Amino acid sequence: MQLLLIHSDYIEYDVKKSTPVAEKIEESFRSGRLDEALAAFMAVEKGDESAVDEIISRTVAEIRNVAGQVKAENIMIYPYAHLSPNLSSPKTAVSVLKSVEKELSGDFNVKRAPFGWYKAFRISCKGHPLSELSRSIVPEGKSISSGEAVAAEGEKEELVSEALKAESTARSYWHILTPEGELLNIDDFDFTGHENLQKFVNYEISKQRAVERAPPHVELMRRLEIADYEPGSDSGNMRYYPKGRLIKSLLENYVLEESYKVGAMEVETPLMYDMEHPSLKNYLDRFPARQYSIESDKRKMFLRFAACFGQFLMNHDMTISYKNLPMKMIEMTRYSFRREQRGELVGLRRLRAFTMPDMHSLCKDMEQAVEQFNEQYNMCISVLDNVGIRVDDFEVAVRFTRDFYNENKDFLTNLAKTVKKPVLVEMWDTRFFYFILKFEFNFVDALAKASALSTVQIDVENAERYDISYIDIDGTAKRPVILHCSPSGAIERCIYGLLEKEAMRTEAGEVPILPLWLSPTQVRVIPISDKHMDFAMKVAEQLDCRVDIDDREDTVGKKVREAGREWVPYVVVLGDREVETGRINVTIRSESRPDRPKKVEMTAEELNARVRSETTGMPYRGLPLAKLLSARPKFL
RNA sequence: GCCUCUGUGGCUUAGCGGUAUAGCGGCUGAUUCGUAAUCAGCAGGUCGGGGGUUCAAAUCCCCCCGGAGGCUCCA
Repeated sequence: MQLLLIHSDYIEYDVKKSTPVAEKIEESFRSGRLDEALAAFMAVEKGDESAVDEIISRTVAEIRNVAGQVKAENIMIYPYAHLSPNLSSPKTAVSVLKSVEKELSGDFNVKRAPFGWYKAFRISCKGHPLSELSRSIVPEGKSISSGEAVAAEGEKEELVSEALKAESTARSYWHILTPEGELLNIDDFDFTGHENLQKFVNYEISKQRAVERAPPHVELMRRLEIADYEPGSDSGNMRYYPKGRLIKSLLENYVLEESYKVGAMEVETPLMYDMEHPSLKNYLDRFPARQYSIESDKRKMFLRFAACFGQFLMNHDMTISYKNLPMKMIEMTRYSFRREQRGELVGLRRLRAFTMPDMHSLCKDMEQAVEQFNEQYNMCISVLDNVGIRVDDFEVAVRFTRDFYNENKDFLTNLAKTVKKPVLVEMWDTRFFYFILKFEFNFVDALAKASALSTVQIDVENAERYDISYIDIDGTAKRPVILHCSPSGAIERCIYGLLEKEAMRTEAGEVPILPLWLSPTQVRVIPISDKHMDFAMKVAEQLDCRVDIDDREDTVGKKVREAGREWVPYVVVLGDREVETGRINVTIRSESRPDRPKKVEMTAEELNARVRSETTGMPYRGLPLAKLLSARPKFL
């Protein structure tokens, strides 16, 4: 218990916003004021939980004592989290605060500010020698708790701790795991030749930030007419223009197709859920995200931040045999909602509404889970590669408990071997989260910031929480182990990755381009003058891909420049020569340098074959805009 | 959420106490053109929103909204 006591002329507060742990309060409780009051700011700590009664009585005694010395008759009990880095559960805190209030109220005029709300307060401190005092009260027989001590306690208690809090109290041991199987301390690892990993490690551990400029993808997403901010919505909710919608749709379909290939069943589940549903309520506390909450009649609902709920609730009602395992389900969540803090939102990197493939695999046991984990690890590599994000473009983080490491060294080393480079390891002594093993592929952007794309987690908690079981060969019901997998990570984040990657390539003197299968225009036909339009139409018809025609009344130079600004992979300029020979002149962007365009003469059929070979196996959709550029509106 | 910076026609932007610059884009006309921007004219702005100071505000002050950076991530 941390106590800060201030003898004041007055203290007053009024509540602003509720936090997820806010206690329910009546209207009269929303603001309060006491004159000539002793204000007791307090934070109930983790270590207090094992000795609640002792803490209450000693706190009461301390306040009583000080109040007596300064001759205060009024006491304001004010919950103040910032006094301690190791907070107790909200439940405990509220009960302690209420008890303290009750104990004191016999002899004093006591008021209590509500717990779990953002509050504005004004205080006028008297400034005499006894007017400001702080006290730290720790249960007898205990030294001040260190992170580790706290962690050990956290393990014992049942589900009261929340993931967000766990993250701050969990003691992490950071290492680098090499493909040779060495587990090195960060300081002992030579990062030469692994500069990107260095950036990632800096970002992840020391939270070093080097930059002050806006991320380059923000300008690109707008200039390429992919996506834009929508001030008419909440921050972090974007609008997608036709080209952006096309790209998203192709990516979404691709990831779904890949999931079908590994046997996943696509489902669709609701966007909003009842806040009071027992399993969900409980799970909310275990997931480090903030929710959007909405009210519908009398019910309080929250918007999903992933597809877990929907699928788990479905799994709960299913009859599942061991013969069905591993059983996979996927949903392309459009959208997943997370009410990230405003300062954390940036372009397409961090959003409040985003599209995420969320796949869950029910596994018989840990052995099968680990096997699946490995398969999905490889699947994720392949998915990102086809999206256009290579192994070289991301860094791997693997997180697990010490026990898991000791029992699965070879398996974990294999993960590093697979990507042929060292990976970052975060190890915990005990498990704080719902998962026991997790990996992420982290894209490191032009500003050395890292964000997670693909991820797989082995979940050992939720089968129990949602009462999901399968019938084993011996006829008994058993809990499956559940894998969470997002093969690509958020779709918007893939686009962010691609744009940031191209921004980096541009800086390195290369020509930026999107993968052909994702390019909104794959071939741009530019007739030199009106009289070549018929021929242009004919050529366009022969091409079996997203072809458009720049029929505007501009000079060839200008049209070529614009095609370049749009990153069009193949540009075909048509004039008298081509009409005569029937062959076409193609500028191949992927093989061009900024000062040296690569131009090749070929037939329409040859270009067709080329496009086909570069896009085989990938989803296709037609042009998202009018074929003739003169018929297209401008989005900005 | 906090701190700092920022917000001028669709876009980029000048002006920073005397009611507004220019380029791109759009429209009209001329030009029919061989690979990074053809020429001319026209239209378009209650300077993010609201309040205040002043004879006078895009310019100074306050509040709100959006954006960027940093910090922070439940009482």
